[in-house]
Amino acid sequence: MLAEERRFRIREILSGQRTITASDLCAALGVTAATVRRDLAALEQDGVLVRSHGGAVSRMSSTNFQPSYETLSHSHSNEKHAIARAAEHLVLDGETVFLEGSTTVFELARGLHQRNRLTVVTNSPTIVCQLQRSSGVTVLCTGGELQKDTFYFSGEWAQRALSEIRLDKAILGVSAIDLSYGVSTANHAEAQIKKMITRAAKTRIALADHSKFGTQTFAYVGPVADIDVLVTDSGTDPKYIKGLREAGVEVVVAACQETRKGPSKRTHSHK
Amino acid sequence: MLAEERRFRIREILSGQRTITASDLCAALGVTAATVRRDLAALEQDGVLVRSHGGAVSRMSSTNFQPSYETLSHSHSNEKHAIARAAEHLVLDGETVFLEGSTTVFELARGLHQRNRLTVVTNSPTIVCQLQRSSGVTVLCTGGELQKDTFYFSGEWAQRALSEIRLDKAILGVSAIDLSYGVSTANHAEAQIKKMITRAAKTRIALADHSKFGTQTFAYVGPVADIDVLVTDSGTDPKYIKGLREAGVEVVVAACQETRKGPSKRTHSHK
DNA sequence: TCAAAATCGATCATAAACAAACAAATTGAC
DNA sequence: GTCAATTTGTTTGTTTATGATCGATTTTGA
Repeated sequence: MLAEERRFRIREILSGQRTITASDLCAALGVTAATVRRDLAALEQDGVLVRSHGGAVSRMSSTNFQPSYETLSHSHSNEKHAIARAAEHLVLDGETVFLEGSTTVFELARGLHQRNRLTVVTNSPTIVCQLQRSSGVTVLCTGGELQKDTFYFSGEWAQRALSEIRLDKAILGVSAIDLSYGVSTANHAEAQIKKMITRAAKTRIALADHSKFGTQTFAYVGPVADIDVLVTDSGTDPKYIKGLREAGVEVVVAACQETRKGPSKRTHSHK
Repeated sequence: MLAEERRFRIREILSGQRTITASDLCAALGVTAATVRRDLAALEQDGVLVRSHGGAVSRMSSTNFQPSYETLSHSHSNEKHAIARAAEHLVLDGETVFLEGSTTVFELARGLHQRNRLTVVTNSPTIVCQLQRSSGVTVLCTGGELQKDTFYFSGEWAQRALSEIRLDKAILGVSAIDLSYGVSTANHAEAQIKKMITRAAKTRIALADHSKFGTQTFAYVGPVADIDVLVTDSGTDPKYIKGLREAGVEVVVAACQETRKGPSKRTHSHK
């Protein structure tokens, strides 16, 4: 195998997963650790990745472009993983779905990598980057002006794009949900986009971990009855689930199987 | 077998697979390694491929969905760095500029991080992610359908967005430039977008490293006279620079300060 | 904190691939 | 036919890529 080809492979691997260990690369590429180290050094010089003891972290991967304020590493990451995995099954091959930018939906997007004949529309550059290497997924982006606080597109271009499409399913992250007040969000532009997505989709799927329940924020989006399916984690108070079901919402409770036992199971995050 | 036919066979092989080893070519063509090397050198000169120790990597954007060598690799990264740095000075605070997705332009975008009162419009999700943390830069994205080979947006949404704006400057990557044929690109959709950007901008700035000169590809974009400023590296044949200037193009030659002198090229980056 | 294990950087040896110079074969013009 | 130009193969020394080795450094777990 050519050296260039080998480095291509490393890039490919890194575009799928954010980090890679040197020993894994040895096995995957069939070369010794010395060669892997040389490759990683070269790729680091090219700005593709950042080396760290035992492996490397991608710099090009979309994971890197994630919003910093709500890094998914800490806040309810297990719950979000579980929710994303459960919601993933609601997306079927051949469908056209909207993915709205939020950390949970981003988790979900990662799981759609291998799909076939799937069309994804999104207003999140992060999700576009996440799916840009997936050959079986057609990716459309609304465009618009990038909101610096939420990292997704809104504005006239986004709204007009949304006004021109009809979707099988829309998957929305929810930042606040209350049985009586309904769904709300902190940002006015975001609320407007959410409303338009809601109108454009046949089936509306909302993702909300347990911490979002019983809260209200500034900008009103719509009543809970607008939601067709809500996916949440097992930590949600049953009274909310009951209330939602009474309002006609199908509620999916994702089992949070992976209990965090070791305080630091994650290896290469030494910084 | 004629030399021309042999080289055509190499092109054929490379359109099917991304890489080829020199020894495989020896066997396939029934010639010695010296001849194969000569062929590869000629084809590299023509911009068809990039040689690598033991073989070569295709530079053509392949027919299948796989991204081309150019989009993934940082080949000629020194030259591209120099070009990006030089072009950066052409962008002034307060302006509205279009950044078209290409590896060189991506380098440039990285340098705009600290700017103030700058408005950037782009059709590249990578550039959006690159600038999404820059508080002084307003980012707009055309949206559209993501092209899986080039990683940027095209299609109706992108075209309509471009038809509605006027820009101070447009910065475009050039994949092939020839004095008589003009600028061309491998992808039809891309050519269309480039044409629209050209129309929307008051000043058109093209970035092209030396390997792009004297080449032609499938889709025609426009004559060289459409370019206002062209930034290239010092490896470009002076005859091209002269020809461009005669056509009324302002040519900026970026000094590639980091000369690869010692035997330690990219390996042994002992800091 | 210490000690064991893993990983790293540097160096060297080797084999493969390289460039360059030269020789042989081929081609085309006269 | 001869001669020059081109192309291809061969030879030669040089460069490059890779794997092995050896301390040095870092991580990990107690």
